[in-house]
Amino acid sequence: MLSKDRITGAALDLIAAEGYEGLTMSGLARRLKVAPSALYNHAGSKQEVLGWVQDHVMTMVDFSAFSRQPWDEAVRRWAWSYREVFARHAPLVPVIAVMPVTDAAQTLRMYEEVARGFLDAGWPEDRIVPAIVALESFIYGSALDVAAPGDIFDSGTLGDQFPVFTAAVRRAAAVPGADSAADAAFRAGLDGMITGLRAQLATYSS
Amino acid sequence: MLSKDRITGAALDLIAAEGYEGLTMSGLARRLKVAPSALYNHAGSKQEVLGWVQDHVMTMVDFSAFSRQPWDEAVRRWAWSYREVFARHAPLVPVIAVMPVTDAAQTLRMYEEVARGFLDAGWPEDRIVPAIVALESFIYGSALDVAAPGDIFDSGTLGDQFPVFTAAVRRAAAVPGADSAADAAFRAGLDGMITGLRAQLATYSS
DNA sequence: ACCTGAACACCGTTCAAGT
DNA sequence: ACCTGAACACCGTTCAAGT
Repeated sequence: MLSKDRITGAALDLIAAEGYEGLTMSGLARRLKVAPSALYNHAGSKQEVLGWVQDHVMTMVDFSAFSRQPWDEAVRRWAWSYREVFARHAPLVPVIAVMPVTDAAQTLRMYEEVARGFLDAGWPEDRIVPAIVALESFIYGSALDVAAPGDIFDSGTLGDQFPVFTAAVRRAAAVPGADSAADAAFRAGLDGMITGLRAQLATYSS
Repeated sequence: MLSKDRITGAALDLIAAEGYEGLTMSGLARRLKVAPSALYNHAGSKQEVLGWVQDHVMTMVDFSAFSRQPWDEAVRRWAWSYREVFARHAPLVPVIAVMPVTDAAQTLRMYEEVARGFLDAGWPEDRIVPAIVALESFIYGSALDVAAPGDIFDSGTLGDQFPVFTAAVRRAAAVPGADSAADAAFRAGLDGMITGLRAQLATYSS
């Protein structure tokens, strides 16, 4: 017998084995040894299956620091873990943005813990969700960026016309012992955003 | 005769008329009054056509403030414009992240001007690209967020199990005269990031 | 209630044949 | 060099028929 859990499990196996290009309704059915049409007795659409996958992938994000560490350090650890997980599941990013959280129990578990961390750190209740959404937007954008080829900023033959940018690209690549380009950008942006949010928090508590 | 420019123009018309779901190779061919296969004499793939569209869409982003305004104010205006444009072209976001900038002349024009703005503000050459990429990651993630339904954080029947988050969602929605949820998050995150980047800049110039 | 098998209405892309 | 027309190898989804 088919079920939400079996379908989700097979989808995750399939993604691990063949990537998201391999995740088709036929491929899923083959792995479950049923006809493709059988899936539609349990899922309304492929989009719904993707929702189940997304909720499971959320369980891989480590948000445990919120119960043990100061707010800013917890945000930092959570954000790095979050980005790493969704860099490996980049095709889910456009899906998440539109997918309502209703009945996505694992996703809600994470939000609950993160919101509690913000509240305990002194954030005003009405500023918590905007701050979380802002961090997530940065994390999702950065997860997509991880998939970018290393030479994405290569100006090619047009380089001469854009000297300042071309030089900046060269210099960024030449920093000795540096992170990858994506890691350097994520570090810079996350440090920036945490600093900025800390400044906002300070204005609220005064 | 078909050409890159005619195909790009027809693609933009088609997107304006029917959205990105309507942008198919057949639909494009119909609009150009040619057979679908004719397109492949000028574009190697649909992905390449999307690259042309993306480079054109970049011209709609207003980066003019970098030549007239202080760095932080210019970043703010650029980021709002950038997000607004790509909120209307959200399906391009996952495409951009992977698309090399080589031969995307309009995109390079923007980067050149933005990089110059950073350089003039005193940014060290090797920190400019990470800062721009971090801002773009936030902007792209936020552009996807604009498409989210307003009740995306509705916990449904599970609300009781997640009291802190549920309360925070309610409070965020209830702020009188507030921005939309997406705007509030973008404002919070952008203010935060600019504050944070300004702090980084201060450490460099000392 | 759940599954099969066949079908439908699409996709993007290829390629021989024409001009 | 550029275009047509037919075909290919897929998609996700529907639905009558079986159990």
